[in-house]
Amino acid sequence: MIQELNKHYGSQFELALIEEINQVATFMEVDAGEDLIKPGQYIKSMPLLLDGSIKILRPDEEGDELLLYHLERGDTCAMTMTCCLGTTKSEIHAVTETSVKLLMIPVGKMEEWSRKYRTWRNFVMNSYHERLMEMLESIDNIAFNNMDERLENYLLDKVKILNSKHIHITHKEIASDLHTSRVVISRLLKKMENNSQIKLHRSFIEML
Amino acid sequence: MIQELNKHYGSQFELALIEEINQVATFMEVDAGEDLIKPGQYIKSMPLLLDGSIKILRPDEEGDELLLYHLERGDTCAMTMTCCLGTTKSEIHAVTETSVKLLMIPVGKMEEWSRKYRTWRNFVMNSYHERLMEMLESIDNIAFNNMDERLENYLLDKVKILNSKHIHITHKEIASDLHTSRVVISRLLKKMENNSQIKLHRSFIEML
DNA sequence: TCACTCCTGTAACAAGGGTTACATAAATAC
DNA sequence: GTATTTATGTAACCCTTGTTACAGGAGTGA
Repeated sequence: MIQELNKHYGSQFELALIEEINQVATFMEVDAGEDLIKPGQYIKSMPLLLDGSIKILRPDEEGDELLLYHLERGDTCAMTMTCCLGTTKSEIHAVTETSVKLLMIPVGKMEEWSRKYRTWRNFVMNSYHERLMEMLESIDNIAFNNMDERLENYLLDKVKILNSKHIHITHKEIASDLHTSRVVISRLLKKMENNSQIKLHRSFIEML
Repeated sequence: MIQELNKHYGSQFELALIEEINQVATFMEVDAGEDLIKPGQYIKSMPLLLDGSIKILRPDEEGDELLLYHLERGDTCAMTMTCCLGTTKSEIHAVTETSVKLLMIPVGKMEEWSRKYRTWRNFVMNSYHERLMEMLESIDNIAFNNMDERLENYLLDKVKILNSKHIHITHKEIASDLHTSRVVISRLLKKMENNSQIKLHRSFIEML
């Protein structure tokens, strides 16, 4: 575990902090497609992502969802951070996009480390900043772009996260992430195929 | 100034911190409708809002904007906080909605106080949390609501901020904040008037 | 093999909202 | 007072997106 820690956080955390994390953190490995946090749930510990990707979704009143952004290695969940400090319910839904490795930090350490370690303070601040920036990007996408552009961005994002041009996903799943209907996605994907941007297969899309 | 400080922050900051703020902060009074932060601008100090209201806008590529949320007394600008620490350009546009009173804190103090004062750390954390929540609300509004609901929420927000049912604003200004066209807003406002929700006048709207 | 479910393609239609155009009235400038 | 600018009202039109419906193909299980 300490190797993983050093690999992903060694450059930003001092040794003493790495040691402390190593002592109190719990290591977890989770398969792709699992719920990490459900909306309305109380949160007891803070995740540090070592490997893999997590998608953060915002539910609406009808139970549908909208993809906000992805967490990747070295990230943490900003929502969780304050939910830990206060005792607020989670406003979001976190699902593993790939299989992930993560460390769970007990809530109590958050404040203690903030006092002791400058690097921890910076890490927390940076996480918040990055998440705010990702929310902004998300807003840009929703507010300023049409569905075809949103779909394109979505697919490019997938390529980056999965590190592959072969995306195994159904039209229905895409529609759910983009908070629209399956028919709309099928329509736009077909248009992209006609433009030779992608090639469609059953349950998977090949980016060209 | 120390009275204002105690009034708005006395309950959450310890005396020593209030004293320090009093020593280094610059007091400012700004009229309504003034730019506080322009997109792309570098930020040198962090604002603490004592009185009034500030609106935070997100620009698109064409120079149009979208209203994200409002800051009110006791708030600070989360975007600014990290822009201060790093040397990032501002991603947003801040405009005074009413006349405001605020304190400007030199960047250097941020980290120092984070080390020394538990209440400051909490304040900074809370600010980030509140801003994230406001961004979420904003996303809900854009992604899940139609323009008529967005308009209604917008007007209700105005009533709260201005503390008055008389809103002095043109349809064009509303359209700009909601990132749509004037005609759309006029159309929806007329519908609201027909539903006896509002009464329309030249350059001002009366909420019923 | 047969039945059933899931995924995709497509047509037809409706609704929301963005655009253009023009008219009128109030405010402002001269 | 007259000209000009600004704010609003409204109609007509189009595009994007959402909805409903149905068909055919691919996979799955009995």
